[in-house]
Amino acid sequence: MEYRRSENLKDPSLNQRIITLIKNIPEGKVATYGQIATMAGNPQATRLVVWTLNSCSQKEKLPWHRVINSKGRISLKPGQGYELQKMLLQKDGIKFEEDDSIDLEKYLWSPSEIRL
DNA sequence: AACCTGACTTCGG
DNA sequence: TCCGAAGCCAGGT
Repeated sequence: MEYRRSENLKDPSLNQRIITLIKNIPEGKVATYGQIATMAGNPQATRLVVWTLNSCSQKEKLPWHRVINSKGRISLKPGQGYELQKMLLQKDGIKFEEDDSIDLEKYLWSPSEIRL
């Protein structure tokens, strides 16, 4: 499936779009880095998503915990924020499998009505 | 101005 | 199937 953006928009920087998208992740849903990058218009900017989360999650007040990797697992290491993220996700109503992974089929965000 | 980095993803051996 | 290596982007140094 393709995520296209309307052409008469201004051209905010890619990371600005990334920020906007992350802000739009609804409670109870998660998105993968690659998905965010794709929606922002550049499927190959996953590293940028990482950078964006690191640099803007706090000041932009992003729901950063809703962003996970493609395997449906938290990318942070224990003691580095892993536990916090897991807690926040559970607070959102997301359940973890026995191996601590998240069922993407069930929780992956489907941005059907998002317009940038 | 060149080089490094980051919570990833994908491809090849 | 599993692990290593390369690739991608923009801001920071």
